[in-house]
Amino acid sequence: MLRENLTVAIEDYLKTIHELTLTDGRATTNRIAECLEVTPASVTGMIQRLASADPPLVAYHKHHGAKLTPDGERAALEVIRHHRLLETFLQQTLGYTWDEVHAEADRLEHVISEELEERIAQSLGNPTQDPHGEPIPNRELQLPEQSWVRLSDLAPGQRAAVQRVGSPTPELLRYLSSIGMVPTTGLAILDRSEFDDNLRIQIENQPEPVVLGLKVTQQVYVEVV
Amino acid sequence: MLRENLTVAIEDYLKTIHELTLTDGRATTNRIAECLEVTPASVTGMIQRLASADPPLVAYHKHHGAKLTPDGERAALEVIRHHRLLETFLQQTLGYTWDEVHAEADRLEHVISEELEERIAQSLGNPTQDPHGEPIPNRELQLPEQSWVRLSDLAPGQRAAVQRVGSPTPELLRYLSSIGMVPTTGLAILDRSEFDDNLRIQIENQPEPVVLGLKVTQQVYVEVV
DNA sequence: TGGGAAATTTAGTTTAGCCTAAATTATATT
DNA sequence: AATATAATTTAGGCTAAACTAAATTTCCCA
Repeated sequence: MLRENLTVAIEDYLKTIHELTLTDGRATTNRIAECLEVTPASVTGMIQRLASADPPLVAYHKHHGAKLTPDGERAALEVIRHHRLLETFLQQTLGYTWDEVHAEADRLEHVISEELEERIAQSLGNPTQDPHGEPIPNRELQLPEQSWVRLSDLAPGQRAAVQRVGSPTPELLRYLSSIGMVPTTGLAILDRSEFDDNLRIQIENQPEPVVLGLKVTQQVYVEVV
Repeated sequence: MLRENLTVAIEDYLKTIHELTLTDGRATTNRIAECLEVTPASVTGMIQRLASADPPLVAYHKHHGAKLTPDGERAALEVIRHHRLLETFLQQTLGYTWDEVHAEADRLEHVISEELEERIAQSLGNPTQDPHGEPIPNRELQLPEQSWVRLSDLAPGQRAAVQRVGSPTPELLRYLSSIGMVPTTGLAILDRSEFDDNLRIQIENQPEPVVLGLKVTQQVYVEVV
């Protein structure tokens, strides 16, 4: 879509900052370092480079984390579009399962051309969701309307249907598969406990709701009914 | 197939050394530098690293170029398998044409997993030739029998059918398309001139053979009839 | 066989991106 | 408000992989 020059490392930083801004509200040095598995000192160095690049890709004030500039945002969305199209393609066309696509897409996303991006999108009929239920930015890098809501944004007691679970935690995955439920196809009723952040799941055709002993993380998305 | 650790740069060097050894008989510093578009000095530096790696990937004697060790050969063939499978996949599955696949494959070849390699191979029915007619090493990295012959290996006057042209020169490509012939589908009779190395092509349904004003290079392959 | 051109290597720099250790700034607790 | 702890930045260094310029080796030919 736009001009390049960006290294793999830089694209990873931009993607991470974008992601953290969405989920945590801000992208701090330490969180970025965690996500990328580098030291905080390395993050500081890179953020400074990105902020003094031409054009700047992040806005930066010492000790207060990073925000993407419009240019940085565009670059991030480009990588995210690559990633999610690739995940979808690997699943639909090459028979990957749901949980195998991520690592592969994480490497491919940096090297595919706009030409390949477009051919993949076409061959899939320009999908708007990837296999995890995450939205795929369109050709103009706009995110589609999203019916998903962050679990942590639900009011306690509010109910929601889990038709798909975006980026589920390993614990949730393990549990769902232990009851024979594949997250992309299963259906359950959730509510957020009023007393704590544990997940409470009502399985269809089962009498009792199940309380999962795991924290509600901001990475879990559900569809409100 | 085997262990990794190899950088993109190293894989490119190994691939180039393999290629040059096949076509030129040897891989000299300057030829490698040309192919990779780096300076000869950089090549010397890298060859020395590859030779003193553990295990060594090339055998190196100062001022006498590089030869791949069995380890280096294996690594090169792995990359070549990736490259040629990807070219085939891009053409068959995503509708790329013949001449668009190379650059894309050149970047993807370094990042696909063995898993993806295998899925692509399976989905294509384990092909043994890529869209250029080049052989694809099998899972065990053995090259299949090859019916292609280097044009420069033909005896003067010997005739051959061009069903495909492997790695054609830009001049040949331009000519072939100017007469409406797509190399993968067209058919012509070639013979090597007795007086020089120019290409002589007899087109079906045309009375006179055409003599192309271009050198026979070692990159042009034809199928002997 | 000696000498010049071409090929190759050495030496010394550069840039990207990471690291550790130490210093600094922000936040939280009492 | 004082200070302990957590978060962040600075300083200095390392490796991979490129570069330029200079030195060296090989090769070929008169």
